[in-house]
Amino acid sequence: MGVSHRKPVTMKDVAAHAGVSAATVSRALSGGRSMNPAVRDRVQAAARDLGYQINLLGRALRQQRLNIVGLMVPDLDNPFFAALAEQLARTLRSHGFELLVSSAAGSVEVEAQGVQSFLGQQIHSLVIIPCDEVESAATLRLAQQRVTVVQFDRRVATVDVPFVGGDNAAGMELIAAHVRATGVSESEVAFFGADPHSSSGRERWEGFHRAFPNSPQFSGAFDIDWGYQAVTELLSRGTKTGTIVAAADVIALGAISGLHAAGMNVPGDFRVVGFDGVGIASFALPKLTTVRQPVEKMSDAIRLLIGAEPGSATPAETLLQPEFVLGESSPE
Amino acid sequence: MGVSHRKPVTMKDVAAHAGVSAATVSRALSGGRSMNPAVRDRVQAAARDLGYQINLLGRALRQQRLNIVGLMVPDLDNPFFAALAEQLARTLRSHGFELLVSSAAGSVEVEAQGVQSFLGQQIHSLVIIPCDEVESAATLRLAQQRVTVVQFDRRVATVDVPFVGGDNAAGMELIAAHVRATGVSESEVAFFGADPHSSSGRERWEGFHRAFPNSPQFSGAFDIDWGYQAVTELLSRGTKTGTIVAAADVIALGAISGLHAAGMNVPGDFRVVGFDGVGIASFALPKLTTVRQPVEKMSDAIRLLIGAEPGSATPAETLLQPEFVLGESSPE
DNA sequence: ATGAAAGCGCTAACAC
DNA sequence: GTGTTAGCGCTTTCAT
Repeated sequence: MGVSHRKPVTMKDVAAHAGVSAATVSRALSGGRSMNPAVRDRVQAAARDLGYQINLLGRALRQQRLNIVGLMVPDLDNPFFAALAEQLARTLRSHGFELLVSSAAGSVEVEAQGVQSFLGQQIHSLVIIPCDEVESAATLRLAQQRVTVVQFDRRVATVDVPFVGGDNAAGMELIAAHVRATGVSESEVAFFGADPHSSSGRERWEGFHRAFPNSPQFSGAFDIDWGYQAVTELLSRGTKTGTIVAAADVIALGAISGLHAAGMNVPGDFRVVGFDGVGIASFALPKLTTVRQPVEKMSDAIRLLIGAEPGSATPAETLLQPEFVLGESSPE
Repeated sequence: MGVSHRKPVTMKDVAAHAGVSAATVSRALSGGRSMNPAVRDRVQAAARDLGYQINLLGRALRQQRLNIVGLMVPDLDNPFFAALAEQLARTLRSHGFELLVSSAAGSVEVEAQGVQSFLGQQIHSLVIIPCDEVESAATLRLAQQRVTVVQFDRRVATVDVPFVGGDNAAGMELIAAHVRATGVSESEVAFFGADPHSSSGRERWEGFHRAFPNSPQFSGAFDIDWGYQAVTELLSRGTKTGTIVAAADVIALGAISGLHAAGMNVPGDFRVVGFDGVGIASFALPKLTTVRQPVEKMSDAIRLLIGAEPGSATPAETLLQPEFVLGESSPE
């Protein structure tokens, strides 16, 4: 093991090998300018012979931009964010962009550092799912001075950066309508909320609260452990039956797991409703009743913002409608 | 909307503002060289005043490398890969590296393109979960000519690139021992295999085959849909009961979902065993019996390889032992 | 301890 | 249609 690395082949090497100038190599390999086909072929052959690979740094330094879009996510362990990343990567790739993903590990400091690094690399634009609707503001402002920025799924309201995401209020209304249709009373519903410092966490909380102002509400994080733990809190109040509305599918999954561990049956004893409907979480058993975020439409909307001319008019907000999905965790 | 972007502040600007040369700015901001503290403070103040952010491309072009590690994964939707990415990002961050993730979307072509792009960006090193144990070879060879490369979780055997991953054979032995201990006969066990063109898919298949050479085996992909579909195939053979060993947790999850849809009970009618034990899939209900891959140890091993001097002796293979986890999908 | 100057690899303006 | 030249932002000799 321990192979030493070959000195990179540069354009100058290819130029010498093909008997032309570096500029001609550049044109032959990437330029769209007209040129002698014979020369072009000779250059391409030389590049192949020598195993030439372009140094994108050189190009980017000269052109003042790299054809790469950066995506900053709070946490890749959350399957909703992972699904967003995968979908966005595919959408952007089909439009000539490459996506690189960085995780903030749930920390605004790491988020800030990652964005700084993206900016330092002269990325074309930045898509960010902000960690915190207050503390991420500085990072967003900084980024916006340098590149096109799009907030995705979560937003910082105090900053003038376009947003693409699902309509959390509408999603909660769909859920509330379903819960009401099942005939449960307000006192029998509980909300397992997520991070209230994120806009999605807060908006879903508010949406629930608007529909069921007197129901118990618990606040935690966007992860499975919190759902499990929240069940413990709920059961310790002596609750033996009811409906649980979770702020995310992962929380719902944890809740179902916790209920199961406590000997409860879903949907027999408790009905559980999730939020997101994307990625592996919604496939758990019993299959989740949830609202599905339109991930493809979200990615398309982002692509439009990214592709737009800087300075051109773009919507400040693209709110997409979720779709109700009836599963088995909350049958009618 | 549509803010136009400020012209970036360069070192020259900072130098002029502080009344020093660009070289001094460089030393004051990043250099470890000794210098007049008063001058250093003045430069740092100037940088702050002007909102200077370093252009990493300029630095990298000069230094011939960027302090970034690239991770190429086959697919971020697979929660095992997402968990690996998240863990590796954390491990590397605590050792001064930054991790950027790119998804191959399951395609060797996209994989090749993504690796090319990483190399073009002069990344410090590349960690790759190869898509295909044959067709990814060229990409690996190419990458190894330029940077330190580590194969992760999956490997291409025909290439001399160090590998870090779980011991799939040992994992399958743990599973086989468990299945045997539950007293099921060979004819009652079925294997839901994954992509046979990946080393992990093949090795788990072989491990199962060694233990149960006469059991039925189905081959598909590393995703939930395949697990669901495989159940259909199994049931169409008239099977009414038995044990299903899946090559991955996501497949097991799909299988459980399919069994459920077909009116079957787990573990009553069918017992299901998974593989990976990491990320959200293993939390599904009924809680999966699986073998857990030691993701943290894997990340540490990778960090050691990446941090090693190029040319120094490093292990060609780091095989880590999975741990049996008894869940509820296959009780004794 | 600091400055001047060269140069990393590439492309775009300009000249021929 | 192709070569020459300049320069993107940074670091690193080499002088001073």
